[in-house]
Amino acid sequence: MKLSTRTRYGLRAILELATNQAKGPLQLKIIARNQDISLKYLEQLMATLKSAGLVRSLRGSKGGYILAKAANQIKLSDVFSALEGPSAITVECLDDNGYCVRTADCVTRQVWAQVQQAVMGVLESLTLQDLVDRAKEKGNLDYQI
Amino acid sequence: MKLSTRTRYGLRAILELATNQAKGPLQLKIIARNQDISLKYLEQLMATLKSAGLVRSLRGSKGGYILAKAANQIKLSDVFSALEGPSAITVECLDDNGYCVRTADCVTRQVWAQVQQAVMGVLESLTLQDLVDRAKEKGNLDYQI
DNA sequence: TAATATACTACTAATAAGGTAGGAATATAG
DNA sequence: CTATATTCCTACCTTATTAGTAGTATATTA
Repeated sequence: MKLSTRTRYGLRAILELATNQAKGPLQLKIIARNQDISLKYLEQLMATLKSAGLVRSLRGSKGGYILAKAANQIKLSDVFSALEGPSAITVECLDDNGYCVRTADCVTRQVWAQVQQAVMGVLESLTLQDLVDRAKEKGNLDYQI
Repeated sequence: MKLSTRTRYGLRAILELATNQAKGPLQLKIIARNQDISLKYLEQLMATLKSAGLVRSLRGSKGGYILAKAANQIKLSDVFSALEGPSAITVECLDDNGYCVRTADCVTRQVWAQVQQAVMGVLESLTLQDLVDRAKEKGNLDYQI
């Protein structure tokens, strides 16, 4: 169960937006440099976050990205789902009841459902604002190097 | 975060051993048929479980596999770790402190650590015996079709 | 019009997942 | 002692996914 770079990079990127919200649109160029992510790759990740309605973009000179909602309205589960897919843990039989004849009684399926719930529980309990606050506590105001 | 077939098949296979513990060694041929898993692939999964000390094997005619310990002594986290790797969620910076300069203050890393804990919490709280019991409750005595 | 951003789409390289295949070693039955 | 059944070992292979790269189009500002 490897966490993809998509999700890891994407979370770091949107967290930068949350951190620098006051400063107006933030350019991907900046994020890419701060976070050591390829600009071109980052563009794709942000496109995903945009179509999930989590960020908005402004084109052209002085453009960039901003959060589409307040940081305390964006749950980590939203970010995660957008980037990683709808269910935290991909097990075919969880998403498709017809996938397997044993579905109804299958105890292993139940286990994966429990695990899934546990993961989503954590991610639903945290917002971007929580992370910004945590970072501030650490004196890590900009979250940048 | 896709759960590999290794882990899914592996858990189903060792659960069959737990369910049929009383009947002596169970042959992979049987498990493969019941669980619809390729015999050759299953051989590999069982080899992994064997080297993790979770099952024992008996060669030759009338041979097969048995659990290496009582079903209530085998936690799902043991099975999972053996098959999926040591940490529930693979994020390089969790396993390698030197991986990233931001490690100490990184709030996203903290999130992944929390998620990891949540997953392991579930898997550590369950044993094979628990699953056997659950299956019995459902009247699904053999866990087979 | 020049410069600066995002938007869109296609391609590519590397890695991992999910097996297959063949034969060697070992145990049991007769 | 031989036939059969089973695990053991190792190598290979195919497909899908990940993680990017690249190029060009479009929009905005100054």
